[in-house]
Amino acid sequence: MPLKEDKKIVERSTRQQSSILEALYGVDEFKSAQDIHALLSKKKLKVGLATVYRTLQKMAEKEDIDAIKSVDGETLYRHCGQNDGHHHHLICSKCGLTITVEGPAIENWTEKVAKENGFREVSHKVDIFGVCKSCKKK
Amino acid sequence: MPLKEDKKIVERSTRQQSSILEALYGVDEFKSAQDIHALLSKKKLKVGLATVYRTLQKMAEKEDIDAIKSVDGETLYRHCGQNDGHHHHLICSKCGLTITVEGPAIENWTEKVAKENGFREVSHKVDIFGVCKSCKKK
DNA sequence: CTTTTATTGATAATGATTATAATTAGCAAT
DNA sequence: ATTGCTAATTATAATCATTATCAATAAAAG
Repeated sequence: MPLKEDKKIVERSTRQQSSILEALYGVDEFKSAQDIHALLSKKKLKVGLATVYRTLQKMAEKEDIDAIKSVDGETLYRHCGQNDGHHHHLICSKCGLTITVEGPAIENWTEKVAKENGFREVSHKVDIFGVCKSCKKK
Repeated sequence: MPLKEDKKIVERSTRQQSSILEALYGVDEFKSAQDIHALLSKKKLKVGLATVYRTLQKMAEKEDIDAIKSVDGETLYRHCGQNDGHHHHLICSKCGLTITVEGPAIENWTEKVAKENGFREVSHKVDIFGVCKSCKKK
């Protein structure tokens, strides 16, 4: 009896999903669903806007990609090179440059604070916004 | 010639602003602009929705109140008992219970990570979501 | 009281996201 | 290759929070 398969993002694979995946993996920045949709349109790849939203959402749920909320409320997605574990981002608010960082210190701290206060099932997301070196020069 | 005054949130004080302030200070949870507006309406205090948005925004800018974004994209506000400095929140995603915590460890870590990567003008916001003790029992 | 102009508020506009409902298309079985 | 089941897609309308508009109102100063 084979081990139970990982739950798949989707039950059926489609060209649309491939296109979206590919588009997202082609850039190293956080992009919104609208961005990806525009990007695909430019390439003459017709994919419905709703499909882009749905696909990105599902992938984020599955943690195959990272999701953050921009200051103006948009949800942005990005493929994470290292899909091996929990990590955080250092994001340049000028140019969007993103550096992935790990922080055992944070993990321990949040864990401790949560426990001290009787919280369970805690989740946290630490994304640091700032201005990167090259943007500062300008 | 007198010293330049601190920039005030507002140039003129109005009953609307007082009402909004009071309403927010009357609860110990994060509330949206819409929530506050509804709350005021219930008390027969007529304040325009736009005014609630504007006022809360300005107060948040001034850091007289805290602002976070809920998972579903709403901006939520809360008065912070301690207005003396930077702090974070432990928020129950079931009941909204909020505990204010400080984290020197976090401050140091973000500072260090940012510096290592040449980032300046960094800002971070660490809000931990989880389920509080009493909600867990249910 | 009168003037000046910050502030308000009703409402339209915006913009991201979600729901709807009809159509299309995986894919397993025939 | 064809069929059937139903996931997936798509165009479009609907939502919902938030912002812009701009005339009306009311602080604060003179």
